[in-house]
Amino acid sequence: MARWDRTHDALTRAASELFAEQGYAATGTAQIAARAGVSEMTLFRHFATKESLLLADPFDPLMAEAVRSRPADEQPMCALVEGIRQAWADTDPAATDALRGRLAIIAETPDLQGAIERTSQDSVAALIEALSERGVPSARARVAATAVIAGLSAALLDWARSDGTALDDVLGAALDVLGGA
Amino acid sequence: MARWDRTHDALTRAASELFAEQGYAATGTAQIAARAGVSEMTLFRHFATKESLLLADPFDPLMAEAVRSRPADEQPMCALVEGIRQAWADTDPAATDALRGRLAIIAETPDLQGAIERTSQDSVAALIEALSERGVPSARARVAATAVIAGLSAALLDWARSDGTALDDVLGAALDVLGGA
DNA sequence: TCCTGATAGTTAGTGACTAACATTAAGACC
DNA sequence: GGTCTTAATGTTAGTCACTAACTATCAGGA
Repeated sequence: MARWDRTHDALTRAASELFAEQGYAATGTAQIAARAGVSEMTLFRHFATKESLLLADPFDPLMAEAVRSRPADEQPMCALVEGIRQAWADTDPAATDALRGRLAIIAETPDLQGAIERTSQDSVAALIEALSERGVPSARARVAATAVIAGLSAALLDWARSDGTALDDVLGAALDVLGGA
Repeated sequence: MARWDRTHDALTRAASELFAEQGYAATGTAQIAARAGVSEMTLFRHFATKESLLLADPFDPLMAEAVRSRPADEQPMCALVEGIRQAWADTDPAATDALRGRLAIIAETPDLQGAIERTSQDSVAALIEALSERGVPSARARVAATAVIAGLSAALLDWARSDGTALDDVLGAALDVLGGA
């Protein structure tokens, strides 16, 4: 592992720890850099914003892939919903714990309202691209992809706030609603 | 008009002018306050953020009202879409010019990505409330309302970027897509 | 006219983020 | 192993949105 990756990881770890210990707002970028054993400047060379220390767009190519493989006669919202549904089914459930932790921080931090949408722009773009290949005009594709991602984000935040609900159930219900049920 | 309202208007006017003249990012809050003939502190007493100088949540009660009056057997997304469609039809087309100007500024300012969603939380809450009264569980209501507002925001931004397209057409198409067409 | 609360000013600060430039350390090549 | 290049980091000094605590002033009713 090269130097860049080592500092990158050190920063990510330091940030997660501090956010969990004292909350997002109460944690300063200087403090994060200090715990990572690095200058604040270096922190901002690795992460454009404090936000991005918490949220990296996973940019799941599986979602766009699944959307592409939906039957050609499905309408945009339906193709998105069903594609995402099946992409998520193929995802391993190990990562959900870490996800939940980060979402909980977002849920309780007013500054981070809309943070998921902001960092999901790559995913949105990928979904738009996938819809475009199905012949959906770009304006419509953008509306559908933006709406679905926003709806899913809301569902994820609800899940992080709730206790004990299964992620699959929450996502399933959200996708049902978005699909018109 | 009381003193508060006079200052408030002066600030709004100063901000619009400066944003239009030099762009959002290039305009400082101190500059806005100066043009309004007021201290910077006063600006922040009237507007919580620089953003809110540009975007006030119109919080249209008509939308929620129209959603409430949809047939009881309609699914959440459908009730929202059709309710909003008819609420918008009742809106006078005079305000669209000003709207377009503000949206254009948002569209060309990276800092303002997600600004509409952020300032539409009152509208989202009103829509959730309206859906709840129809018996929709709050988690589902939140997903649907968030998605629809996000989709509409995307459509509005597209409209502001485009030239000459009619707002009605853009919104109609967006609502069609969101409704599953 | 005076008094009281609403409104505004002042000062000093915090914290995220940037620019410009100097410095060190890592990996390739001889 | 030593040298060389460049990726990576450090340092310093700033900008700008926004806040806190406190003081001053204005408007409008008694």
